[in-house]
Amino acid sequence: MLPFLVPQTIKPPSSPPHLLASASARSSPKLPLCSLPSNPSAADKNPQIQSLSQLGNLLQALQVLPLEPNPSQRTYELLILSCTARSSLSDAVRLHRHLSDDGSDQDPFLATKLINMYSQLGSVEDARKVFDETRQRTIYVWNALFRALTTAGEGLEVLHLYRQMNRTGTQSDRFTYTFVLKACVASENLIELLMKGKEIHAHILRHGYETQVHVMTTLVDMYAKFGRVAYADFVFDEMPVRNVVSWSAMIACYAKNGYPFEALELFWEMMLGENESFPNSVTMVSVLQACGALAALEQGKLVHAYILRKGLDSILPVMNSLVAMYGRCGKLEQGQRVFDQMKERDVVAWNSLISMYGIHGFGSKAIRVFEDMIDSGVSPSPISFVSVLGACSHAGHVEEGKILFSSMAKEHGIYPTAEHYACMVDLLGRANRLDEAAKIVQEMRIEPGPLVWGALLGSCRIHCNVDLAERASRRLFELEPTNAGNYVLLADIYARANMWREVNRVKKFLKARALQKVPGRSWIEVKRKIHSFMSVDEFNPHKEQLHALLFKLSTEMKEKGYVPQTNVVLYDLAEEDKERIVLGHSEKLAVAFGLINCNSGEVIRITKNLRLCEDCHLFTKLISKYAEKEILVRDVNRYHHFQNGECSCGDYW
DNA sequence: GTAGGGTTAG
Repeated sequence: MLPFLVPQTIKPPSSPPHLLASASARSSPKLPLCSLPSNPSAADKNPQIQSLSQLGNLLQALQVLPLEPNPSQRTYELLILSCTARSSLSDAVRLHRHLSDDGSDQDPFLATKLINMYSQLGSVEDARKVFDETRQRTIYVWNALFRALTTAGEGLEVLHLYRQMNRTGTQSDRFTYTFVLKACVASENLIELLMKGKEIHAHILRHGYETQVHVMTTLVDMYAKFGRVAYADFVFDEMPVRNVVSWSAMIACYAKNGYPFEALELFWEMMLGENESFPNSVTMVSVLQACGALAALEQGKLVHAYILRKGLDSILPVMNSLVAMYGRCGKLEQGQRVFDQMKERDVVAWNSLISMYGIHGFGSKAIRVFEDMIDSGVSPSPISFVSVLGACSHAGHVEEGKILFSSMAKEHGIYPTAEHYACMVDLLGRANRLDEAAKIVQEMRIEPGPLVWGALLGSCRIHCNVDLAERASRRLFELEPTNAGNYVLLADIYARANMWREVNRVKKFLKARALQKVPGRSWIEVKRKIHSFMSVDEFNPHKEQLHALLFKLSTEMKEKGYVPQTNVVLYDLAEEDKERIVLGHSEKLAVAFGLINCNSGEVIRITKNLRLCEDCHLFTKLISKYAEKEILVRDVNRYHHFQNGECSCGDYW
């Protein structure tokens, strides 16, 4: 029996006995130490395993007994692996002492193993000590340290040491490049590290590594994490060899950086183009994300069918993304159905469901799901609270939100982060309890960041509180001097208060710094095709037709009492010009396109990249009544379900 | 002897 080598927590092995019985010590797999106990008969017969048993006992006795006289490299290697498998740092330290005593710690092979061991046991300091004490630093030793430091989030140190390594004349290999590229991402100071990453990119090309698919994929991913989609795109295009991981990295890059349309395009190219890579579960997660971002329900359904056909429906992250996709496409029943069919549900699955109900304004339902989650024995995560507090905010459930917020630390041991405080500020601010919201900011246990001040400024906009808005924006501008959205928000508040001099001052400031607000964009899926609209889009082939229809609708609705909400326009123009501007908003163009192209009875689904403006909201409500159409619009915050002249948000958004 | 892509929110 090997009680020492095999902790109870390690699950029984699935590896066949022949793997364990490998004759060559060097080629034996990593598993055997964990795999031994389930097959005692094999262990009895196998000399290798018998010696493992002795080693186990030996290690157990390390404190009092000496090791065998001259432990071999293989003996030490197995002992190191055993410490890692048992997660015992104290044994690891004792073992390390033995290696130091007989000089084996100077063996670069064992030094590498020691570094890996300490890294996996969570002690990067000890890993570093091993490295510092190793005189013969082979590329394996360097790579092990780079990996350990990157895992511990010490990317800057990796880059510092990488420079040192280059000076000593040690050549990087393909593993080094993947580690140092990852180190660029695993640090804080963004722009400098991007420069460093580009420099390493140049080294890679200079040394002829562009055919190494691991290296190039890591490069794609590094640019993706920096949000440099064009660079990622370029590297991917130039790759001579691609596999499923490279395709997935590029699709994820698009999906995560606001290019969901391109993500879907690449997915179809992967499916239908001439290449030998086929999507797997990881690919599908990003593809579902892209469908959700576009509210592309028909595409999403196709993807769902593919998942079923390929048998990927038992994979938890895939199912979680599927729930989220249906939620974001406005198909609550479908989302709930997928969730109900799941055999196992983790906290992410529950969070997806909570946020699905939350963004649709079903606050009470979201709270109930949150409670069901706890009843089922799943502990909430910080994201669970972001979702459920967001749900309270959208539905105006202030008291429930306050109770949940105070339960975070008390009942669940989760301390509020900036995200949670921002949710509370939003919840109170929206409900016109600005004093309470401001008090939360004042009494926060952490420094209020841009998220929190932004939430406060947003609330000031809803309730037109100029004084508080000026205070919040002052801090916000200090923290995010180049975020044009914040300045636009303040200008909007001034405009609502008819303070045009101040509006112009903010606009001049923006112009002087060449800051531009993100242009409004809307998307609509019609017959599995996605169409995109911008308010200023000279090249849209449907422009004339859509404008004509909108003008006609607007005129008719005015006769029925529609008054255009022109106060959303930040220019001090004649009323007529303001009306023309609001009538050209991207979301109205998408509605008009949907009216022309969707069959009767079909729901119009639109997504927008910004918050819905008051005029588009009112206009769409009226259209839903006069055209007898159900219209779903998801803006950056939540869903609006327009039907028969009403919106599911109850004009509270 | 070591390596690359993914889930929920904002």
